[in-house]
Amino acid sequence: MHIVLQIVTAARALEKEGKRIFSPHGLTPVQFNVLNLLSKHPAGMRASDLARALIVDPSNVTGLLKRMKHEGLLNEIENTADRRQHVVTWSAKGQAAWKPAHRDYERSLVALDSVLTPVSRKGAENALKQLTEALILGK
Amino acid sequence: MHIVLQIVTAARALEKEGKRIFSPHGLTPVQFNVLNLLSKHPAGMRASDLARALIVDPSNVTGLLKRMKHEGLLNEIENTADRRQHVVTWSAKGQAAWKPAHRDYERSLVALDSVLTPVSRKGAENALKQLTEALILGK
DNA sequence: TAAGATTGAACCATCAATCTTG
DNA sequence: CAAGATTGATGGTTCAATCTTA
Repeated sequence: MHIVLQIVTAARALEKEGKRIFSPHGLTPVQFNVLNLLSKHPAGMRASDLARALIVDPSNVTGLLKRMKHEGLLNEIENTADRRQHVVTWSAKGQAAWKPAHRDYERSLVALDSVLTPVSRKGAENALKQLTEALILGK
Repeated sequence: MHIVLQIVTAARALEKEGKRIFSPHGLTPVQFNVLNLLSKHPAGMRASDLARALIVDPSNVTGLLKRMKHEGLLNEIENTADRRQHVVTWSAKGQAAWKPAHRDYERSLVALDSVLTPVSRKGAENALKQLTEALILGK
């Protein structure tokens, strides 16, 4: 199997693993990523900040935040300085969901790491870096 | 960056590259995969065959094939033996779309291969295999 | 009953067009 | 006009429930 297909296959398996880990905590993988980002930005983030960090289209963020606010995972901050900007922070419920999810996530990363030999991991890091840079530069 | 995130990032970049390559041919990446499979199965494939090969839920295939038939990319085969089974083949239009798409796809694989050193590729192959097997066995 | 496929609801993602605010 | 965000259309994905045929 070509390495490109191997990467896509592995990513799909990782995506499923993410769903498996996060769903007991009432989160999707993307929603966990949002909370994870907000855990590092207590003052809040704008929708455009999140779109850039998640590498997704800004139009995507609108619905994502709407659902998460509806679930009570996020709080919206009043922004009197520039009323175009929509700033969100995580709520108490969002923090409560994130904590055990993050614990399981870290645990899973360690477990996955343990199946790799140091040599293969180093090679993979180099190869993935080379490929990703080639794809971005080719754009 | 953790290798798991590197894989997901690389896969997303590859997905975008796939869209870029296939959209001029009027195809999405998944639609190309369907035609690619049908190119190896001239007698046709059942919806459940495709779901298994694409590693996708059967319910997904219904809409996918419906859109492709509507586009004229596929033909439906009458199956008198077992009327539950829905067998499709590629149409002339499907073949015409696949040929240049496949040429561009192969060209892209060669280009991506060329940015990898043999050592890093070998390491990546091993690492991805180790990870994917661990994820599947863990299920 | 079981196999094969479909439907409906929910989520994620993109793009083009639009709206609001600066 | 430009920046930030939203809306609507389209497509991919999953899951649970259902339908049809064997």
